[in-house]
Amino acid sequence: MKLDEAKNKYIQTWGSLATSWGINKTMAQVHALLLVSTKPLSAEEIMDTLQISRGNVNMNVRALIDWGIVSKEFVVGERKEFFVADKDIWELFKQITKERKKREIEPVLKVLEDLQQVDDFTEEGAQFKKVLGDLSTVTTKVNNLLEKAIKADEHWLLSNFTKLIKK
Amino acid sequence: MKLDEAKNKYIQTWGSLATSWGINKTMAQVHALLLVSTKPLSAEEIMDTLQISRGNVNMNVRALIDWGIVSKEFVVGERKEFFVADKDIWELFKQITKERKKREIEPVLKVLEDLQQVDDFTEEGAQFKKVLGDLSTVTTKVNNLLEKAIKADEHWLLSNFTKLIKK
DNA sequence: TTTATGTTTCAATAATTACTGAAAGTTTAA
DNA sequence: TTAAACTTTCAGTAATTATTGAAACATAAA
Repeated sequence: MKLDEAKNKYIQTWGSLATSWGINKTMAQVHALLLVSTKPLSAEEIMDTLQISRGNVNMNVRALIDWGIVSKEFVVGERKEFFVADKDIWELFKQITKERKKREIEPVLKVLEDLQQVDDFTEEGAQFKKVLGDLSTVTTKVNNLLEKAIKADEHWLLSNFTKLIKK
Repeated sequence: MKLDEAKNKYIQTWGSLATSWGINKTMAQVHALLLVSTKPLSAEEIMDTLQISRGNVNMNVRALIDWGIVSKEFVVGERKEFFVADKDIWELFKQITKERKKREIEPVLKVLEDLQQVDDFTEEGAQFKKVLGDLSTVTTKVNNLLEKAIKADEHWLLSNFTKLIKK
């Protein structure tokens, strides 16, 4: 397989996988493109490579910057903005985890907490509260675990976890 | 807050959160409804409660059964099928993890493996392979960790992990 | 059998989500 | 200032995804 072919396949596949993760396809493709690029790319180059509009590039690049996995870069003698993806995959993992935790876990905890307010003391009410409590317990644990992962250094996942897994 | 109001709020919220997880809104609502129900529900009862069509109920209930978090139940003297959600939240967590691992992690590993085949020995090729390798490493670790979580008993998450987190 | 009571499928349609492209906005240089 | 180079916004449109509802299918009772 040729390098360009492989890069292309990588970008396309990433995009289609992303949709099954609730992530915008184009956003994933832009990130993939920047990740395998050897140099910073301008909006124009992204437009041309992925065959998408200027507005689309702008919106998705901004989202990637919000996620903290892409940054702007200035090239001497150029007025345009250029973009680069952080090449440190561990950092990428941490940032994505952080974002998904914020979007997927934290709102759940907030809702579960609110719902505990129900003032019903029948058997049915007790059962409902039991379900809420159980959901809270597991969700909190997962949340703490992810928090730890985000704060941890690379060594933690690659070594401590491995030990735990092999135990 | 009244019990019915709380149950309703829970079902609605779950549905809207689900969409940000790439999960079908109705599927999440049906599951939420079954989870807080004190008795098995028929397709008809689900239709009425959530105001959705028969076809929609059928498709989403089937998806939930595929995910292994809902099961059919027969009620004596009734020809209809009834459905119940597994009330064990730890089991729910494991099943969802299993499903998401299959949908989100395993396809990534497969693609990364294929792409390693690229036969390019320039500096640029080396950089590409480095990125692929790094992605594989982190993804494999996460995959192993989830695999362990799925196989583990409740004690593992609630106790071992807590220790690790507090360390 | 036939009928009644269910369940499943799927083409048509609705709802949601993403994308385009042109206009408005911003910044730098002349 | 004004113009040129570039970025951002957003209403309109396209693409995708979810839902309906009616017909086909399945099963049990009469």
